Amino acid sequence: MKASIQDVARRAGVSVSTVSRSFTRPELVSEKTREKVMAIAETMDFQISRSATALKSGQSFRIALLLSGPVTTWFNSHVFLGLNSVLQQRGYDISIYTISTFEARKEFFSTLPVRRNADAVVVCSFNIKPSEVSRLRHMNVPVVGVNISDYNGFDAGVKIDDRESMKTVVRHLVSIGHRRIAYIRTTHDTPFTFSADERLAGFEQACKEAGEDVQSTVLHCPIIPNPINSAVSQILALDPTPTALCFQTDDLAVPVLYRLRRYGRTIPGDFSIVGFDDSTYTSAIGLTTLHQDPVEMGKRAADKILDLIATEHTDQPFETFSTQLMLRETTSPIAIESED
Amino acid sequence: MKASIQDVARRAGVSVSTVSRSFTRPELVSEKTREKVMAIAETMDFQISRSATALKSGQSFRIALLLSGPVTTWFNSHVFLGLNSVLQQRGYDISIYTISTFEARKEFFSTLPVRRNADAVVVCSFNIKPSEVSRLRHMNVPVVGVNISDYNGFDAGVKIDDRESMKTVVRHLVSIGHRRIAYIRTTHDTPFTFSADERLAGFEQACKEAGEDVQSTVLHCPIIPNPINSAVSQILALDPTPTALCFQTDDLAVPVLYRLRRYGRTIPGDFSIVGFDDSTYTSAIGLTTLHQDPVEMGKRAADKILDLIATEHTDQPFETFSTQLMLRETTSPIAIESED
DNA sequence: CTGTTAGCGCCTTCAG
DNA sequence: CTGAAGGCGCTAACAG
Repeated sequence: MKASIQDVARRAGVSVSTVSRSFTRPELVSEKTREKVMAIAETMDFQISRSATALKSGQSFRIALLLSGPVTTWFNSHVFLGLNSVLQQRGYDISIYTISTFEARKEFFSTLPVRRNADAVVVCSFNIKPSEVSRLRHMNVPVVGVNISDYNGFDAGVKIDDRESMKTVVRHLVSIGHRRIAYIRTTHDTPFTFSADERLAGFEQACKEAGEDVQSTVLHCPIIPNPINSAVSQILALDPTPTALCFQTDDLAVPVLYRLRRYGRTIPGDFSIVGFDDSTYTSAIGLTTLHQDPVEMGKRAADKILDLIATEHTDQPFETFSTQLMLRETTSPIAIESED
Repeated sequence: MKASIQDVARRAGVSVSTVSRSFTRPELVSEKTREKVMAIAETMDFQISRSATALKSGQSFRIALLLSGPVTTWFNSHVFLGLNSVLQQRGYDISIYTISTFEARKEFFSTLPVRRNADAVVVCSFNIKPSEVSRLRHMNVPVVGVNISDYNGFDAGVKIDDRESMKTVVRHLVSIGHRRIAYIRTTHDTPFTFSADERLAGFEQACKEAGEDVQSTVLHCPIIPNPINSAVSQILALDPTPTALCFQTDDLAVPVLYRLRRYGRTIPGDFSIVGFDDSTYTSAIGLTTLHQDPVEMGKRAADKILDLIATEHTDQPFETFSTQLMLRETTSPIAIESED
């Protein structure tokens, strides 16, 4: 049914090597021969089989992407897009492994289902234990992290400085007069900690550094059943009322902002609000937020992976991406209260 | 370095077939032998190579997913999630091909880069020409559509009834008294038409069927540079002002809703607003919208693909999923004007 | 229930 | 520049 490389060779009156080279090392074949081969391959609907190439080369041409949640989140899908945009062209597919429960975690790292079937492993946005890192290393392929707190044992990694970024947010709010600031985070029943947890640490540190007159509060909002409800009700119940709200992510900030306005609060009048991510449509909405670029991070991670696969080395294996506070319409200055 | 099936066989004192069978057809191996083999495989870090399995079986264990835009959109990422959740367990990876320009379209269908390297092709949410369908058929693998208008030439497909769904939206608005209704859609410089275009057709048809006193308008908002701006300015400029706004997608509705409120309009007081998709957080925001479930569609599409690969047949190859209008806070009845 | 063996389709020396 | 040939790791007869 499908033409093999043999068939093409026969039909073109050349050897299989020549057909093979015409596809993979065209510079080694005379132009005339190559053109003839390619033309015949075209009519016979022939293409090099990636499975055969993979087998022959000993590579799997798959990259394992480990996620702790659905690929549909803003961050995950954009990292995936970045990785894929680079890797796909080079013949790699991405196999996604979602590890969202304690059992799945244990199962994954004990059985290591990707063993021998991935040319690299990417751990995206959650922290794993040293023992788990060494299990991954056991696979003898590059282990690369995206937004991982601790790169110990990793061959490469890309990240933003979550802690410092959140400190930037707080410093800005303080600089425009805010003194009562709340941090709103989600909590879930997850087996992992996340680099986003660093944001909270940054928040607390920055508030402390800002001096004694800055009052900070942290609100914990369980994902189940509904973090938005939890956030809105806790915010409204706070006494004294904060003047500024820092959110762990835009995904949380946007709906809460909505709901607060529905409850008659003005933004930025009653509350200044700052998100985190600069995700889709936050600019349209006018949300002040901390910008990061997960697509670019994915691309750079992919570059490093390709380097590591090719040469077991990559310049600058660990890279920290800059972020920027996008000042928009949900924040405004407050008159600094005069001291008595 | 890496242990092969031979090494395991040798170490276990059995033949390679026995090792192979222990992994792929355990029921054909005595429990005792199998346990021994698996234990040794474990210590040697052995796993069946998917590339070798693929080569041997003649399958590629890859499914090509054709998209017309980034995988990060709500619809695309959720379909991908659904497909992947079923296919991954069965050993398939998904290769994403994004075709977003006229040149890319021509290039893709003329060179068919996936030829012989995919066991099925999924066309997700854009329409291709009959000649392009037949090019895909040329690959001799199942061709499956997700939200495709015309299934001619496809082996299977899943979809919602976009036209009828939008008619439901309009009928509801009319039934609660609205008589001046605008439809807001995006336009882009894309080589394709989309099943979402059916929504517009449904809108126009339903308005017509609703009678002469229903006035409808269609606003076209170019994606570049900014569809939200375009939508907001056009809506505010309409005279007479519509009382209800139907949006092609939630992604468009949500920011526009935001901005309209910022411009002092009340929702649903001045405008009733209906979205389309029921995407993430629209329930938190209280957006009335048309619910669809792309994850489920992806899963069902994957089931059909597996059937088709296994038996060249699937029961009920074409499936239309039901949708539901989610009545929330952005719509309200209007007093029906008495006729003079 | 287990072993032997012939390829699956390609790539890569090595010769010419 | 081109051809011949071994073998990548596994699976599926077939034989026992």
